[in-house]
Amino acid sequence: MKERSRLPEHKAKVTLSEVAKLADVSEITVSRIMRNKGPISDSTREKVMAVVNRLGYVPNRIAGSLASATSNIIGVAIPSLSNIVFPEVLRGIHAGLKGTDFQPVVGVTDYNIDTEETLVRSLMAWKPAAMILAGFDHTDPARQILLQSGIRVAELMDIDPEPIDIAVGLSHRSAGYDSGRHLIERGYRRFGYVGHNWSADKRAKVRYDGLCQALSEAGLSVIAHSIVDGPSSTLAGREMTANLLADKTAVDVAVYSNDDMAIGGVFHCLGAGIALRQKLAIFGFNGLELGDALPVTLSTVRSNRFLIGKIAVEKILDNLSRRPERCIVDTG
Amino acid sequence: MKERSRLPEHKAKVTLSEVAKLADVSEITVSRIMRNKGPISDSTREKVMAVVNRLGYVPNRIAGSLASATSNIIGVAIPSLSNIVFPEVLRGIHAGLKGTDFQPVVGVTDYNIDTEETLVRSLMAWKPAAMILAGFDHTDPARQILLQSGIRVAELMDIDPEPIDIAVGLSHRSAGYDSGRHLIERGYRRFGYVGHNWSADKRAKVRYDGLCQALSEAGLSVIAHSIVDGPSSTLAGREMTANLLADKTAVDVAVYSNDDMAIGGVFHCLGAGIALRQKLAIFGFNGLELGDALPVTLSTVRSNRFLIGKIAVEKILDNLSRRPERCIVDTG
DNA sequence: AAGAGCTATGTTAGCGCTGTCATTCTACAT
DNA sequence: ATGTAGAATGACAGCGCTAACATAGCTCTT
Repeated sequence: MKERSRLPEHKAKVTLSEVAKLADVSEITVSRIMRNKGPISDSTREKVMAVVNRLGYVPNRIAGSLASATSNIIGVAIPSLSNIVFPEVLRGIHAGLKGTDFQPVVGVTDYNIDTEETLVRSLMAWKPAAMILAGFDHTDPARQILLQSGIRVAELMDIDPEPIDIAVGLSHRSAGYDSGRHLIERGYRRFGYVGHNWSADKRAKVRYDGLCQALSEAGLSVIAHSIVDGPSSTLAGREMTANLLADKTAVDVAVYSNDDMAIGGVFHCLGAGIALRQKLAIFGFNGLELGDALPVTLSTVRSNRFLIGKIAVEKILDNLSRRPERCIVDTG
Repeated sequence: MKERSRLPEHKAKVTLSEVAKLADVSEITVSRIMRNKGPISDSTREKVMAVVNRLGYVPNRIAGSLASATSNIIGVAIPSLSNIVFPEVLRGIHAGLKGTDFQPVVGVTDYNIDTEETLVRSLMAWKPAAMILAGFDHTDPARQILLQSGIRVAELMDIDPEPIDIAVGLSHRSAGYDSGRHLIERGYRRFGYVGHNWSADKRAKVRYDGLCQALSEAGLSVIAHSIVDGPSSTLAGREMTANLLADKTAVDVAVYSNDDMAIGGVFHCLGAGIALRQKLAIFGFNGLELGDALPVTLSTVRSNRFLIGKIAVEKILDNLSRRPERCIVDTG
């Protein structure tokens, strides 16, 4: 028994040089044909492509990237896939990437900046053409690595702090502030707040702060809170709304930490026969598509996550090498 | 103005050999330390790690993969990110991959098998450790490439046809059939169907076929249809339900192509004051989490997409090299 | 006729790492 | 002493491809 056979010989992998040999041209010619680069006569191209198809040759981009020191990878680090928000951002990213031959490599951080650091390292190891992250909350080493890499780095969702390179999103502080102003103008005075755990979602907190600022400027404040100790969900929104209303403090408007929660609130009112808008106004955040189909239209701030992802990619592709000036896009 | 400076020279990239030189050891030693492989004395390890941290060295996995002919990439080709289904599958995949250092590379096919083929080629070019696809509907070349690659290939969602290697999912035919049986037993007789465009979603059609089979065995049939010419959405579900009920043929149960559509139906009834279950029963497919929070519980088949993704990964990791026997997992 | 300016192809030298096979240096048994 | 196993390290030769620079063979100038 030969111990030596390490390869599953039945399918010897096809390499460039093999194709070249059989087509009786040099390797570089095959390489050029595979990449549509440089001038190639039709006859050679046909001759080579015939061999390529016969052998089922698939170029090895690992070798290619190493040789050319460029990759078509875009690293993406998002906090979660459970929330509807990030799949939509992803969708935007894919939409923006369509037609290019960049490939996103996605990792999930679970809202944990140490996990994010590990992820950033492991993504950077693939020498991506660019990186896309959510938020601004990174470990120092992670920020350092990104800064030094020289590649484009887009930070999404938020535009309040100073970005590493590109920021695409909206100001959560203003979003909160503006919704406060909006509701005050509409005549609401007795504010309730239904929220979820802030430690996992700093942006929700910033929105809340913005809201409070608007209220305090008008001499008002949030008079009742109902905050679930866990992540946001429609179900939690429903329960917390019940909670809020069970309170002795009567409110005439409930502001939610996001639309998931807000929709839960709508469901509660629907179930409990509470007249929306007259008896209680509901105000969400995020613009879930679902809201449009609800029996009653939901007031909300549209965050347009799809656009955030798409614009981020466009900004990146716009100029693949880092520019000195930072770039901030407000999708609000 | 020097046009020549292509490199942002301020950050010469750090390589293994540089670390080796500064730490005064050979490259292979550094390599071994970075990969925790082979015996290394504590003193050398510390010495080297100090340099690694000082320089901010990040190993280049492209070079590593080329040299070792192995990659930690898992190629994932899904039809869409718009539908809530696939993000959840993705979530399952990520969950399964957690703790390993495999990285998923995701591409979207837009339900188009030619796009899928292109995607498969481009993913295979990264010599992934495994591939995960949705469905069984591939072009011949794509199937060929996957078959010959020798890597593990998981096909998700469906288990009716013969897989290339691994199949994880449920039988859509039985799902349709079972829901038919279930509703017949509950005493419903006048079936309406609300659906969306089948050409983009073959599995919805198979479910419908299963339903029809159950009905015809009971001497029944679907007596009214309302099918939107486009993808599924909650809004479409709402409109098509209105449509269905406007028809002269009265139905006592509406079966939906999926839960998105079904929820739209619930909203319509809620809005139009139609008593659910008494006047009209609504039956969906997919088990969206949202359904739980609805004012009225939705009857549905739970497809557990998260599990499908997770199990697929587990099966793959179970044994990284292709086994002769096919593997089919029913998550029904 | 000698060049200039193309197009089409080839030669050479790595990219940054890791597998493989040494080699050196202990420690411990014979 | 002599051997022998193991631990710690190193030398070397690529992995499969591409950038950069030739080199031919043309057609067109002047």
